[in-house]
Amino acid sequence: MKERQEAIKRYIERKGDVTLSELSNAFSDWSEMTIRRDLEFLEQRRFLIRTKRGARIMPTSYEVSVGMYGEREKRNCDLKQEIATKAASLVETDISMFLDAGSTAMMFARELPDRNLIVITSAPNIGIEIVLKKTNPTVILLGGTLARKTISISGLNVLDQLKTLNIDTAFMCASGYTDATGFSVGGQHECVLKRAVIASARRVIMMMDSSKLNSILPFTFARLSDVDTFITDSKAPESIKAAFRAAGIEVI
Amino acid sequence: MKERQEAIKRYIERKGDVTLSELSNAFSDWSEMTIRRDLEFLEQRRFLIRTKRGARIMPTSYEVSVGMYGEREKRNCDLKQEIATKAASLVETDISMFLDAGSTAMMFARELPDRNLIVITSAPNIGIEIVLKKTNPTVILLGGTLARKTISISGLNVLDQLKTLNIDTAFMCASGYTDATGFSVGGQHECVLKRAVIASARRVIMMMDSSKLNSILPFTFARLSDVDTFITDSKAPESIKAAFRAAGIEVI
DNA sequence: AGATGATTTGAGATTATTTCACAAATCTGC
DNA sequence: GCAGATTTGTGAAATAATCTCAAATCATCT
Repeated sequence: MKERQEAIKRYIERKGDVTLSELSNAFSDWSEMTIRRDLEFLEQRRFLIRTKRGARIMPTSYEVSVGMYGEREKRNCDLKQEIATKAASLVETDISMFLDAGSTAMMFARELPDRNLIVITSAPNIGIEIVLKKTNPTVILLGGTLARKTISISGLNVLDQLKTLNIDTAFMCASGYTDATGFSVGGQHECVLKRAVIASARRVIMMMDSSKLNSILPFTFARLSDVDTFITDSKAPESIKAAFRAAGIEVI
Repeated sequence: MKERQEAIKRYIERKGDVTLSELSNAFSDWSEMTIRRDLEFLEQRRFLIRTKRGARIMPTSYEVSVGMYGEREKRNCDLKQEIATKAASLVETDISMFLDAGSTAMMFARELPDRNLIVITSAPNIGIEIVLKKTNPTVILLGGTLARKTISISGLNVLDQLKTLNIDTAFMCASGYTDATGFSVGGQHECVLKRAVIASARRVIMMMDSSKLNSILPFTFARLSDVDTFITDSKAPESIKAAFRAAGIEVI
């Protein structure tokens, strides 16, 4: 990236939102056309978004919540949405629930009914989303080291924190499932946390879109017997749904 | 808000970012002009931002970080920026620092050098900002209940968590200061946390823009003697700076 | 240093988008 | 069912974004 582009980026980061004429005034050594091209360049790299007559800084958490894993995530957005809507209908008032990290969980958070309940989560972006968009739920964030890739908390004492909290229903996400390996994820820390949550929750609800079925990730955190309810989308093959039902799991 | 506007809002919330033609296709009962007006309406209410040929959902944490307390905050943006830049120059590599919640702290987080250091914070939005924009710092988030107004953590065991963490330098924000009352804030929970941090930090750096000098808030969390370094903007009156210096505080 | 090729830049023309003004349609309260 | 207020749609005017291409700049090699 060029020096000018860095400078424009910094300028916009400070101002928050600028017009093109303001920019071309501030950077009068270059033409409007050049600045326009730089904005396009910076937009492609997700540093900002261009608005009608200028640009605005790319707000941080949006990317995390919706586009974090790139286009693949966006493509399955409809599936996740379907799952999120179904899951939201299972939320009871006045309970304490755990909400996992992940983009499905974020969509679920958006669909969460605005009622009295306690949401415990390891994903600060999801906690913020809830606290800003809803007025009634209480959000409890676990503390610890914030992982860059997953925007979720892990650390030596998350397990201790969980011990002091009672979880009624746990809404969990998985990145992979096969009959042989069970539900798996890519990170070891996540795996440990998920296991602890599942062990302490009265009811475990697993949310997973059909694109993740039949894939294996390094760390298994749950078996079929750990799960009470399974929520997936309409594209999931009937065979898997039937197998889950046969294992005594409610499939929605 | 009308039903159509709610529907448009929901549609955009799900899609993330849409074009006007896409919207006018989805809401074909109304003309493009009407939808355009609805977008304008929704933009004013901060639900979305309009882009070149459409609109995009208003990303959650952006509001918190920049416009949270409304226009008043934006007006002092330059002052806070000045403070943030000064504060960033004081950051040492390979130390453990505490970073307070608040909009000045958020701007500081943006200016934070991308080096090896440990940032402990009670503000999840600030933690996310750092983790997404920088590659080197390690972020440790305190756990507990997430407060709606301040987007900061409080709770019974934050003090216990602090006991397990060693803080070298604490970068603190205050909402008010007078000679008689010391540094004060509006919330009781914040106050308790700030006190604990100040008690355990080797060096306390107070950041405060001049607009907050000579105002009093309910809870005092620090006196002059607790502070090692005071960072303010160029509009701060010399008399106060001189008084601070007389008290043995480094004023920047 | 000078030639060569690649990249970057700026001005104007072109195209697309947004705004504006006003008339038609719809809604509201009586 | 009527009068006033609000909302909506249409097309013209204004505004902004994109495209094209030639000039300028930069980098590389001899």
